[in-house]
Amino acid sequence: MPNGLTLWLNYSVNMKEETTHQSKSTEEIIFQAAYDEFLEKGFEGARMQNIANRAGINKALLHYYYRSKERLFDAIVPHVIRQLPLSINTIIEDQMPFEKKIELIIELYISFLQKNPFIVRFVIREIMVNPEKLVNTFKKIIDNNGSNIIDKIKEMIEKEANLGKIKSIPYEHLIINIVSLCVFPFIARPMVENLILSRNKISFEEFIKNRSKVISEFIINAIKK
Amino acid sequence: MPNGLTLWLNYSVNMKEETTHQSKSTEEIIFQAAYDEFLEKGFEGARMQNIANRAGINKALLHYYYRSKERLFDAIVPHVIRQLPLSINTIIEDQMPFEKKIELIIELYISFLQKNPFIVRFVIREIMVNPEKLVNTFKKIIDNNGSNIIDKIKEMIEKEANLGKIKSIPYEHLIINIVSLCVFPFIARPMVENLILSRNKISFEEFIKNRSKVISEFIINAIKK
DNA sequence: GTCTATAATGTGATAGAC
DNA sequence: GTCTATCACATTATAGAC
Repeated sequence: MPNGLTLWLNYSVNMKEETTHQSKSTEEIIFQAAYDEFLEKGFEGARMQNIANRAGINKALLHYYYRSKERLFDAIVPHVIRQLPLSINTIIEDQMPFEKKIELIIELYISFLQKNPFIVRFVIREIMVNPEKLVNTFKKIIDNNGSNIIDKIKEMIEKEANLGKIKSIPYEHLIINIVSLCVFPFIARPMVENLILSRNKISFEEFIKNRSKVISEFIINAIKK
Repeated sequence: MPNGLTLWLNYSVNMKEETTHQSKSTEEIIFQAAYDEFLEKGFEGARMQNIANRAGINKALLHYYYRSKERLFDAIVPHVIRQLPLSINTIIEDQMPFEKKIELIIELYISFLQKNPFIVRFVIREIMVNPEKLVNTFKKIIDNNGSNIIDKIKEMIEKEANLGKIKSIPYEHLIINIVSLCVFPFIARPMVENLILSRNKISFEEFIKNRSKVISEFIINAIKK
């Protein structure tokens, strides 16, 4: 089902710089190795030795470039957060029906989560262990996008409610509902797979293939008048 | 709003044994200390020294009773999982309208999450690091309750759909939707608080006070014909 | 800049006296 | 059963040669 979303996904998801044919600097190699290790294992689980191995160098060089594990981690975090599809302004500001916007946003999220399962796991894990660091990074990134995206969504919802087209629901609940429905199955994937889907021999992939549509309809039905 | 649910909550949530006036055995003291430490910090973050301190004994005794950190952890896990309100049979089998059942289940979950924020954090964190251990424990507990609770819910949903009272929605999606909407805000609490609620100066407590009702209505509207 | 070697500390686990 | 002392190992971080 290819539509205008495809462009979006390519734009939002593949933000990693093109690999040029120039050889990367040592610092960049370390950064990428650390990125991979931290994303997979989190701060606690990551090992400086593993990062050195991934980068094909020795531990001492990590400290030469980044001083400490924590500073290396701090250098990584914003780049992880920026991978998230937070810039949905284009969808929101576009001229399409409210329902279509909801649908596209959900497709975008589900598609992203499918392609980048580690990123959300990372965010959730770290937010449970050390909230301040993550929250501050989030704030900076959200606010730096010019006008705050949450405000945009709020506007969109309240405008539609004022037109009498949807039931009045506190916008903060609606936003959180949308995110919950998209994100939670990926966080709790082992339980979803083994406790619920397994009894019908549905694979997680199949489940997700339908999920985007199911959630869209679920939400639209929940709020439409 | 006190109703029949109150009994339920007291029954399901307060499962810890009564503290008798007999002094606990060393093994029990260790168990409780380990329970607290693991619940708060997870397996990786927990420290045998901290457990010993909490118990007011020394590390060697931990190993005398439980051999290793992992065995101690394994002893704890089922007790943590059993705290979860999985036995909702009474609600499901009761003679009340479908909508009322949904409402009560959600009230039960939200109320539990409010009182036991650490338990779900623990489950989610551990499931992301070492799924097998948690999933197996879940399976045992779910199946041991006699007839499987998931089957009961499936029956309930499909019966209502066959009566033409609700839209047809795959039961696995509906179950996961309900759990997502209840659980996710507690997992992502720091983000909910600092990125969304803060701009309206709503406290998390206020947000949760309304949440039970908001979700119930949201779900009922989403599926009713 | 990059390496080897090693320090400094934390942590799970055990030995052995009482 | 309970304690002190200690081992064995992993891990972050640094010193110093090249």
